[in-house]
Amino acid sequence: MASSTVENYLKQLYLEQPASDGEMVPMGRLAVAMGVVPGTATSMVKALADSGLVQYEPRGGVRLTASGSQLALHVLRRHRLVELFLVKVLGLDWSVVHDEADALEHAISDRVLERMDVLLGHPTADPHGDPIPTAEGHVHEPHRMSLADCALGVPQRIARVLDQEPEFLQFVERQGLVPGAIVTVGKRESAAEAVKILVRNGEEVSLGLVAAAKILVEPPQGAASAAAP
Amino acid sequence: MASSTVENYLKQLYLEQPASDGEMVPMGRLAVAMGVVPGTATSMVKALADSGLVQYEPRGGVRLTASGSQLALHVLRRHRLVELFLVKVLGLDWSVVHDEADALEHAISDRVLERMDVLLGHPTADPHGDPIPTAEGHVHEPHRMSLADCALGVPQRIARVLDQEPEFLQFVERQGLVPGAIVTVGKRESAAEAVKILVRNGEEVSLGLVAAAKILVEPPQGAASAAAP
DNA sequence: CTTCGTATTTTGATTCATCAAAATAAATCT
DNA sequence: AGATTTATTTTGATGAATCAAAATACGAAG
Repeated sequence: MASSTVENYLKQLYLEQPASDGEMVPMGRLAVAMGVVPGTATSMVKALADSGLVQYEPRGGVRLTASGSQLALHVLRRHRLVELFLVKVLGLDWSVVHDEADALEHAISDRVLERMDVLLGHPTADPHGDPIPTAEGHVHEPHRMSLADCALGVPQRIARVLDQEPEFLQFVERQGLVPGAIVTVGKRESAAEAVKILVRNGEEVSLGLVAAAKILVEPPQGAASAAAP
Repeated sequence: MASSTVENYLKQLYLEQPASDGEMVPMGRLAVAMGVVPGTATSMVKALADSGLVQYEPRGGVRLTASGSQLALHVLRRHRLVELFLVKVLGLDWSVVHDEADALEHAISDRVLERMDVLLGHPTADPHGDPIPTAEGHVHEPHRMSLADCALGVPQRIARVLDQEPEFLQFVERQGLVPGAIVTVGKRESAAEAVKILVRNGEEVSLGLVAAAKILVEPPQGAASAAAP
């Protein structure tokens, strides 16, 4: 059995790994992501490499192996299914479920997870629009534009929010920019680094480019995605 | 924050402690209950004593302090609420929820627990009939007879099953001896160490005295107790 | 009261995950 | 190239939880 620590390292590596291209994650980035000093990451990664879960090249970085990815995806599946469960069944706010799921994802058995999956109707995305890997470890991450680079004047459906900070999520919710909402980007002021968003209810929201880039959109004709919080 | 290990020691001590009289639990019993060698129990208990969670008398044994009991009861509350949740909401079999809850009880936040409690309607007993402590740490453990010592020929309602072994629980379920069921003890053969039970549906079940002692009953006029599995 | 046996405690090691700080390699900048 | 900065790895230590095995205390039995 992989310890919680091992599961967390693998999950984090998966999230840091730019797409599934063969790029290596530098040690420094992993250490920061895990909140440990660099030396800790090095020794941990060596252990992971001995277990065949990652490939490690000294001073080159680290990359998940096939079995490492597999395990990471199972952890991610647990995490995201739990998030959705907490929102849909227990009625928690979507801004807090990330932290709750971080604790629960290591304690949930396959048996329990399976029941949650059935109860939720085999969902494909969590409350933030992040895709839920299948039990077999497959994920589909569609290529998406964000509010920072999508077409202007065309209605867009919000598909995913790439930030788990409760403060950001609460702000996003207050502005009605939750997954499923239809919005239009009115104008981009590159000088001001700001984007003007027209929300369906007539409101107008201004977003910095950094924030706008965290909100991914899709054409509204596509099937509805995540559960609105 | 108390580690999972600490929580487990406290929970186990609470369960070993004969009622709430001031008796001390001998180290050996604790070690067996925790599945560790005696020396481990000793050093752990010393640490617990330093944190003020138990009172430890070398060669005398160990006893929970007020704050230790409080913490133990919170763990027990999590454990039992989770058990009921798994049965009622996720539809798991009552014979497996004990082990699932052992893992989950350390990962569930007060926030999540509170939602479960509300969703379940502030239940007072888990699927085995074990009482659920309140959030304030109070439990009521009524004084009950068992099938091994209750009156003969009088209908009894099964209130609680004192064994978490899946095998035993599955047997109990097959025989219809689940909490809530009404049964009558027909005869006790002290020589054969056996008890003859008449189940409501006309069936007749024979139980060894040891098994019978694990099934607690109450007078049927009392309010219905646990949720039947 | 001495001896025996069992329960308990001590002692010394081990594993996991971590940090602090020193050592080293690689990259960057004159 | 030579010097300096930055990233990474090593090394040595620490705390939590554990085990194996030796040492010790206690109660019971002769």
